[in-house]
Amino acid sequence: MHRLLLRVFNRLLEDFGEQHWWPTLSKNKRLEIIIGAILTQNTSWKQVEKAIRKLHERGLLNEKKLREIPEDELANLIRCTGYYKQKARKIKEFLKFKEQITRENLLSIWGIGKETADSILLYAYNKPVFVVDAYTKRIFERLGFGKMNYDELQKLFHDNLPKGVKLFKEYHALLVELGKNYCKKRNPLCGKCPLKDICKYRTK
DNA sequence: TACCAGGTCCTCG
DNA sequence: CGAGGACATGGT
Repeated sequence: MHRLLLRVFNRLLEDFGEQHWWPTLSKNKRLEIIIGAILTQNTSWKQVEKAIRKLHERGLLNEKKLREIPEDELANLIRCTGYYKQKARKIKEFLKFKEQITRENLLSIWGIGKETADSILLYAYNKPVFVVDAYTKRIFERLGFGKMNYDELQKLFHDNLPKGVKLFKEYHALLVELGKNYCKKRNPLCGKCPLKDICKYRTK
């Protein structure tokens, strides 16, 4: 079992190479990652990039500026990411937060769920927490692990991998790459998939 | 046209 | 707890 997780990782790394995540453009990487983590909720990264670029151009990747801008103006700037009113509120809620950054505290913020909290911990604060997302769930279900919820899947990784920030970042990024381009929801490219000899799932 | 995208909250049983 | 709906724009 432990071996399988590493085998999947090594195979993906061989095929895709290092992913250099999380992509950012500003100096304030930490804030930018947090904003990105909120904006990408159920939304393609491409749209998030557009919105982040817009914020960056206006000097808004800055806590003070973000606090000053009215919520509805912020909402308009991030419209292309969908759920834009909710997301504007989520960003504002995060900015109000003054406690120590722990998983429990992050989860107490309105709009920050498990995946967003873990993304923030791993990518913005370099804490060794495995991020589970829709791709992870789909890929491992097809690999033959059955339907697993967030906590079960995260535990699987925590229990069976060496605990390391670098490994967790890279693994998650590689799963995203696989999920986007091969292990797609609709038309998975099983014939060309790097995991085809490991995976049970097949499409006609 | 319908479905999908690096989720989360709320309500109901 | 888990299921189901709401949130919403843009790409294919």
